[in-house]
Amino acid sequence: MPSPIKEKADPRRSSEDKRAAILRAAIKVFARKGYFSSKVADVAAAAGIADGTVYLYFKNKEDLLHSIFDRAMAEFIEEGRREIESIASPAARLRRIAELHLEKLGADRDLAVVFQVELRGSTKFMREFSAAGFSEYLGIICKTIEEGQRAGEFRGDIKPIIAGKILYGALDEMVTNWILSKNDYQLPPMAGEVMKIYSEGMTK
Amino acid sequence: MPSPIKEKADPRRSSEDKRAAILRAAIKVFARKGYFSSKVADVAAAAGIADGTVYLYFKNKEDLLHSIFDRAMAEFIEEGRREIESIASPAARLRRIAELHLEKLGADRDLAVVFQVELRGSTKFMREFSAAGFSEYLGIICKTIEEGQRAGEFRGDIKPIIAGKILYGALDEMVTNWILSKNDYQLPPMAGEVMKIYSEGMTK
Amino acid sequence: MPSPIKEKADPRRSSEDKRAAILRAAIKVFARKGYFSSKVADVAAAAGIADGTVYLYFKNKEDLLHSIFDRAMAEFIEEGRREIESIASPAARLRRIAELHLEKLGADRDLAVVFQVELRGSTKFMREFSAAGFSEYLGIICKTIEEGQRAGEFRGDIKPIIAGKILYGALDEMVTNWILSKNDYQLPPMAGEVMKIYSEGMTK
Amino acid sequence: MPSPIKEKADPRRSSEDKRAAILRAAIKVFARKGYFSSKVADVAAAAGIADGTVYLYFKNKEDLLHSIFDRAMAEFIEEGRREIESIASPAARLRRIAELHLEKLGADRDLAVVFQVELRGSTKFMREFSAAGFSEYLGIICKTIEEGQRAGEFRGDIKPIIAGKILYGALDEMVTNWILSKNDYQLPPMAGEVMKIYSEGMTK
DNA sequence: AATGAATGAGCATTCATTCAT
DNA sequence: TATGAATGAATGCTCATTCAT
Repeated sequence: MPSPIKEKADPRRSSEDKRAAILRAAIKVFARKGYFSSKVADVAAAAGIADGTVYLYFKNKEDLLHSIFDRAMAEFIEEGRREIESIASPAARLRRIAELHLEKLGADRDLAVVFQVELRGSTKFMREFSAAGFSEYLGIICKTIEEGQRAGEFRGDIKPIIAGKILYGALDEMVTNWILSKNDYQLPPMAGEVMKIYSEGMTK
Repeated sequence: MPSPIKEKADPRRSSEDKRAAILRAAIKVFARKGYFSSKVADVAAAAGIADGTVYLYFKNKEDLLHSIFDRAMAEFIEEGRREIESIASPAARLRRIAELHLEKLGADRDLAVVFQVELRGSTKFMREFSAAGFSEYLGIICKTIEEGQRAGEFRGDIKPIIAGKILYGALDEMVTNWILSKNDYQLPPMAGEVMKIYSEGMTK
Repeated sequence: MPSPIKEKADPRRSSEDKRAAILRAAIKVFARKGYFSSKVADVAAAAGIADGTVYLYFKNKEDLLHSIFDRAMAEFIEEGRREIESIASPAARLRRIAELHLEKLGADRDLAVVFQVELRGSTKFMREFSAAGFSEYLGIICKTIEEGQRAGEFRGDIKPIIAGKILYGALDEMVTNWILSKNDYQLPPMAGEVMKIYSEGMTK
Repeated sequence: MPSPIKEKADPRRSSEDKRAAILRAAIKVFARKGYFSSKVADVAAAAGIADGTVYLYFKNKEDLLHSIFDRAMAEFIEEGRREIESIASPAARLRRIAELHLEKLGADRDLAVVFQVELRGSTKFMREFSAAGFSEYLGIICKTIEEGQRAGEFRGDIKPIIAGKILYGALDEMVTNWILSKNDYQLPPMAGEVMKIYSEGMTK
């Protein structure tokens, strides 16, 4: 049994902690000032470290943005898979995905801003993100739709890839509207609203 | 018969022409290099004018982006209203809006890139756009949905504003996917795909 | 006959003037603070222009150093050739080259410092300079020695390329010692001292 | 019989070894990347130690360069004096000095690069080096020339200090050319070539 | 003695904008 | 109107050096 006294002695723990702290600071700063307007010095200050220290944990400013996406997406996908595997019905699984999507981003407004706004500021990013975790996420949605079609829960005259994009697009718009909205309402409940139309459109 | 020699004599026409030319150049440049990576000098070069001349027609670089949006949005909305007013059924009107949305952006890839990517690079822009033409566009969609509900064509248990966002989000996602896609397919036909699900979900 | 009233209208003249002024400023600054310690801003300030203006005339800081060398070397070689062609005897020509070498650098201490010190701070520069004007200069010396050998003025048992390097090395050392020396003496007379030994060694 | 186990026990020996190892690493790194482009971390890595350890043996980066010069110069001068004292004729002594100069640097290309290129990158260094070992070295050459003049081996109408610089300059140029040359030839034989001219010029 | 994580000063370069012509 | 030379503010990143362990 490892001695808790040596807590600081585990370099991995400490290093990961600092990395995470910088990332949290970056999310906050990027969300408030925008990626291009944010200075690396702002992020460092928000994280309570020296400017140069950022570069011990991240290759450059762009790497910060990438890492925010990678980390959040990986977490989200892992969490999503875990939640979903225990749900039998594809239709119910899809509904749960929608809920998780809005719960996750609804729980962290800064992260949502980075996802909805900052990550879309360039085709370069967009392309890379499409290629990366995003397409994996869309893949999970599509697979669920296919299963629903095979199970007879969803109509079979619709291409899963298109149905998937439609759901994603609808949810995405909900999030974007939420972060731009002045009056603050709860985001997660919107999942039900979306599914009210979507599942009806998919069933018949 | 108007003398072609005097063509330049109409200052307004000439001025508007040059303004439009600069805007076209800006759309091209922004779409290819991204707004932040584009230099005002690039736009000037693409328009075949001197750098300083840009400032005779636009307040600054940001004004170029704004003007691209304003102009395209105004055109789109005007065109949309004209097309729609002759269509009796709200359901058919909504379908026509979806078609127009994808036709318009599908016809000008550069403009689509600016709309889907460059205009979203900052919360500042996003907020302003929401406040501007975008909410007017969403308003048209919502109004049509409301009319459809009153006419009994659409189910009444759904809030028009949410149904509107869902449609917009789905269409928006179609456009984004299209511009990021390597294989070039036709965008307008996707309107049918979207409506196949959406109208079913709205009807019942 | 061009009107002198439009003096400023000749952009080439004006542009070349400013380029030369920046180069002069760079020589001064580099000589006093050293190339690596000099800031581009220092050069700009010394030239009485804004920092950014330097980049309208030179690619970057390194280009300043290159240009100093290129320009001075081209001037020197051209001047040298002109002076030499009217001298019949190869031995006298060689003597004149030695004199010119020390006259040129002895007339501009800052330029001499840049040549003797700053230009040698990296193998990269050294290699490039060797490949460039420097080898042309050495070529002129060697050719003169060869002609002297053919004319029977110089002994024939010595490789011209080596004899050339020896002369160049001796002169170069005179210049280096001169710029490092605190007590200021005249550099040009050293040419005679060098030739007193060198020509004796070459003759016999 | 000294126990090899206790080898590390002699702190002076061990300490000097490490100092020497760092210096060797610095010579290699500086020669390949140039002094200004080399990082202290590069030197530490080449020496197989931690970055901070360099500062236990040297004051700072500049001290590394200084120490390379001091150490090599001291070695060279000591070795030179020893070799020379047993040679009777000043002319032969001078010849031996020239040979040693090229043998020493010709045996360690990296050291030669540092001496010919990196040590000359700033007037500050140059001045300090002049004041230090370099002038001592030149002093030995001059003294030998004086002795040659008194012995009637060398002509008396030449200032020893100038004759010394000429010889040094010629040898120096040989070394510089050698390190910049792509085709690798032997440097020491060039001593003979130099002396073929020089001694003839000095004798008469 | 040795480590290496953290520091933070320092700087070349870009580019939106201006304005004299 | 149009030009384009000149401006100068603004910033990401490096790396020599320190110091707690």
